Amino acid sequence: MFDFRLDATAGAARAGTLDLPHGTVQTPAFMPVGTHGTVRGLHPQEVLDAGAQIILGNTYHLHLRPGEEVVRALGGLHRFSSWPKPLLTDSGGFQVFSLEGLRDIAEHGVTFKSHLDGSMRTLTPESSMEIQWALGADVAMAFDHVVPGQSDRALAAEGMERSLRWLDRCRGRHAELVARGTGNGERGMGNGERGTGNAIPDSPFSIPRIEQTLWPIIQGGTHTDLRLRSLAGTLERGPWTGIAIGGLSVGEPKPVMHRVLEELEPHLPKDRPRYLMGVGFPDDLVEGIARGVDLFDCVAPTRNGRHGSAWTMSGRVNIRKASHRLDAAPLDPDCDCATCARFSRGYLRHLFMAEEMLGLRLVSLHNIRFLLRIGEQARAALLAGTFESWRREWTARYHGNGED
RNA sequence: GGUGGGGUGGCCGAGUGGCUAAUGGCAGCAGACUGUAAAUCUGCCGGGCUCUGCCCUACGUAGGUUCGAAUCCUACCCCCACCA
Repeated sequence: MFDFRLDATAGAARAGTLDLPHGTVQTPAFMPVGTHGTVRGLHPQEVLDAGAQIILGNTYHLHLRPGEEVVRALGGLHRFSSWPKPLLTDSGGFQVFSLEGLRDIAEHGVTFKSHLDGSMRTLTPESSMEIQWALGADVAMAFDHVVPGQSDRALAAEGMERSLRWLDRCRGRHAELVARGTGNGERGMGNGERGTGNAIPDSPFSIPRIEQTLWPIIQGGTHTDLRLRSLAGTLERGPWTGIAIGGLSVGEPKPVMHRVLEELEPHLPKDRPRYLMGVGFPDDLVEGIARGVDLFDCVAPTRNGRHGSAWTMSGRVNIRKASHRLDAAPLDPDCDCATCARFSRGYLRHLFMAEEMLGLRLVSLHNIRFLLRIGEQARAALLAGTFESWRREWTARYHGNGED
């Protein structure tokens, strides 16, 4: 379990296969974000049909609502949300960054003022592990301290060092949870099995056996030495079944992100999946894959989709524009998604103007498929030994059509 | 025919003497969004120019009062409601 093997490489780029309790992930792969246990707007079947192999959930959000005890009582996040494939939960570390102004960071942990009801909530490395354990994802993420991309050396060092200290605590608590196993000591329902559908919330049989691994997160901002120190410190604390790179795409220019990836890549274990957190846009995926990244996640496809912005190989399309009023063409004639298969731009525009929720769903679905397809195409090219030419052609087309 | 209400920028709709090229909303245009406090947010939105300002045109039409009018007065045109 949690094995990773390389299937092909081309320079730094890799195609791999990752075994997780709920299934196999063929990389490179994009992981749609499902913060509240749902990829916003989309039915799990639609996400599956779009080709997703693994999706995310969020510790902070699910802790606030409905509470991890509810998720656990209803069979864990997989069964709760009816997602049969692998799941990864983010630790709440990103909220340390994004909820600036609503949180207070201390060595012990982070105190958040709940954005829901104003109540004070504390997240620590230990509680993040416990929540993620209760949620039951295949992969739990370390609770880290993310700082803005333009942070100076001192702040970046502080976040990086703290993330390492917290990593020790995460690892310690996670190991205890793994050793203890399922809380009730009973045999749970096997992972991936479907429940009877009517298990009562407090039934021991509704509580699944959990098989979960923990991935650490490299920090250090844009500072080369800090990044390398973070990586070295992380590897000392290993072994790990996967390694994440965090704190990128948080305000720094893209070339800087590329540079950091290039500096880290030679030092990353070849036989472990690398996950670039929170990234990204279509070109970020291609650039990341070329620099040795295996896994990505990003809210952009669904958020931008809800905002009416669609990625296409001929540039970005804002579906609300009046110029699409009578447009019978699909969002992207080259796309094989369920939206492009049957809906015109004119209809999609109509849905947005009428504020019909289907519009948000359809464009989100298109964007999700657009990113998943990049992973599939890159993998196919890697296996075929044509990665560099594929990358060149993709980039020329994408950037040649107005995307920068 | 009578009485009352009303005609404001592409549309709806505030504004009843100077601070009004005129609040808002919609539509339109442009932009943002990267481990989701986001089906959200920002800017522009009469025309022209030698563009941190200036000049035109503008609140149904035509006159008038006033230093000054979308705002007050007169006439006319049109719309709505009710009564005949």
